[in-house]
Amino acid sequence: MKEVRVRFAPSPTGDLHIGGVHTALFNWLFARNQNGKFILRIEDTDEIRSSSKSVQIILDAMKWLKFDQDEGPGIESKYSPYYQMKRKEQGIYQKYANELVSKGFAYPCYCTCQEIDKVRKKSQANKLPSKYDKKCRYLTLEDKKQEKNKGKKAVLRFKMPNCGTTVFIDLIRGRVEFDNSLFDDFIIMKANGVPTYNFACTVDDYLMEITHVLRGDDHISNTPKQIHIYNALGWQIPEFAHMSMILGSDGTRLSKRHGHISVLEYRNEGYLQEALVNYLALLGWSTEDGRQIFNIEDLKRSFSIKRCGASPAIFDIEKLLWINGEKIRSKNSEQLLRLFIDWVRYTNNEKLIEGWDIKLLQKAIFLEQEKIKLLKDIPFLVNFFFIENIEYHEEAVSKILLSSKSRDIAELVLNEAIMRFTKYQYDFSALALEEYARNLAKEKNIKTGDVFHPIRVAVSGRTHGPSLFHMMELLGKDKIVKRIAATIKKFF
RNA sequence: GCUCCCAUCGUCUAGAGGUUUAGGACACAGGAUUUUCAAUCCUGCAACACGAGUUCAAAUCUCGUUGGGAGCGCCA
Repeated sequence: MKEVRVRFAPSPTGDLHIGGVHTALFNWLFARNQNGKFILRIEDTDEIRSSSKSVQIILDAMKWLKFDQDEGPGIESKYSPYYQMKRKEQGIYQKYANELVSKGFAYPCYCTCQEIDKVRKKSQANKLPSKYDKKCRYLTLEDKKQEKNKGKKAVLRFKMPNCGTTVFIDLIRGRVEFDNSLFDDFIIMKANGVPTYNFACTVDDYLMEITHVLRGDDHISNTPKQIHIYNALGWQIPEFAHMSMILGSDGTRLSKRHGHISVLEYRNEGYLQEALVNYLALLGWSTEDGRQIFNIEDLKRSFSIKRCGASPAIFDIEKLLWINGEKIRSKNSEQLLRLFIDWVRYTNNEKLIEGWDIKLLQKAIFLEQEKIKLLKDIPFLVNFFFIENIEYHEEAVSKILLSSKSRDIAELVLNEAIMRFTKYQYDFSALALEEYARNLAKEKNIKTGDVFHPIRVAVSGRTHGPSLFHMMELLGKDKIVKRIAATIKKFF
C-alpha cells in the first residue's frame, strides 16, 4: 500500500477563514487516520494579492489549531520548497510547460485580454458556453514569428480535447462527467512566466506525490483540466474527493456577516481550538452512532472519507457555542485557568486581571465554570471577587434591596448578618454559612430565599452568580463583613 | 447564458428497497432540581422539496421540475 500523502494548499491572499480551516482539518484528519503525511503548500502565484502577512496568518492558525505538518514551509525535504513562487524561481513549472509545448499539448497565445473578453461575451450572448475561440491554437510558425517580432508576450495555453468526455470517480460523489467540448484552452503560464493555479497545482501534486486531493467542491470543475495535464505528461492521477462547502445562515455563500471571519478571530472571542475542530468535523462528516462530542484523538481514530457527505452545510454558531461550553466544562480548574491566562496573553488583556490573586482566580473560575461559554466571558463573571468597591447592578438593588415588598426584610437580614458575623467567630465554610442562613430564616420566620438574596446582592452586587455559600467561603470573612456594612450604609 | 454539484426537522445529521409510527444532536417550549443564573435530567415541538416511473414494497433506484450552491479569469 502506498503511503497516503495529502496537502492543504491555501493561497496567502487574506485571512484564513472557516472554509479553509474545514478543508485543512479534513486533510489533516485523513492523513493522521491513515498514518500518512500532511503537507502544507503555499500557493502564492498571485503576485498582486499574496502577502507575507497572510502567510503568517496561515502559519499561526495552523499552530493554534494544532494541525501539525509533516512537510511545509520551514521544513527541508526532497520535496521542498513549499512556496510556489520559490519553486517557480527554480524553473520547475517552466520545465514542464516546455515539455507540454514540445509534445504539442500547449501553445503560445498572443491574444489580448480585450480580444478574449469580446469573444467570451459574444458566445455567452449566443447562449453558448463562455469560452476562448482558440484562435492562436492554429497559428502557423510564420504567424508566431510575426507576433513575436511585434514584441508581444505570449501566454501558454493548454490544448483541451474538442470532443469526448472526461470522467473521474470522486471518493465522495462517485462518477462525475464533463463534456470536453465545453472547456476552454486554459492558460497554464501567464505572460510574466508565472504558472496559473491549475498548472502549478497539478505539477506540485505530482512532484510531491500527493495521493489524495481532498478539497472544496468549488474545485470540481477544475478537476477535468488537471486530469488532462496529468495525462499529457503521462503522470498517474491521484484520487479526488470534493467536500461540501460551508454556507452562511441564509444558505448563501459564507460572508463576514455570517461569522466568516479570520479563524484567529474565534481565538480572540475565546473559542477553544478543540471546540472549533470538533464542530467543524461535524460539518460534512458523521459517525453512525451520531456522536457529537469528540476529542482530537477520537477524531483521528474515527475519521474516514467514506463517511463524508456531499451536501453543503450551514454554519451554526449556536452549536459551536454549545460545544465550546461542553469543552470548557470538561476541564479541571488548572486546565481552565491555563486556558484563560493564555487567552488573556493572546488578546493582550493583561490589564483586565491586573493585581488579581491567581489562586483566588482559579477558584473563582471553578465556581463559575458551568456558566462559561467563551473564555472572554470570564472576566465579567469573576471580577466581583477582586474589586474593592463592588458595583451594584441596578436590577439587584431595585428588586432585592429596595422594593416595597423586600426592603424591610432585606434590612433586617443584613443587620442580623453583620451583627453575628462580626460578633461571633464563625467558621466561614460554605457549610457553616448555609446553616447559619437557614437558622436565621427559621428564627425570624422568613423564607430562605429572602435571606439568601439580600446577602447575595450585598456581597456581589448581583442577582445571580455561583452557589452563594461557596462564593462567600471564597470571599472570606473580612470582605463579607466589609461589603455587607457598605451595603447597609449605602442603602438603608 | 452554459456546465457541474447538492436536496431528510429552523440548523448539523443517521438512513445503502422491507428492521421506520423516519433515529440522534443544537436551538426552541414545558417540567423536575435549586438561594439566583447556569449546569443536569425528563417531556414536547419539528423533516424525507415537488411530480412521474421501476418494484409486491421507495427517504433510499431512474427521469423530470423546482430550489440552492459552485465554476466558466494572464484569481486560487
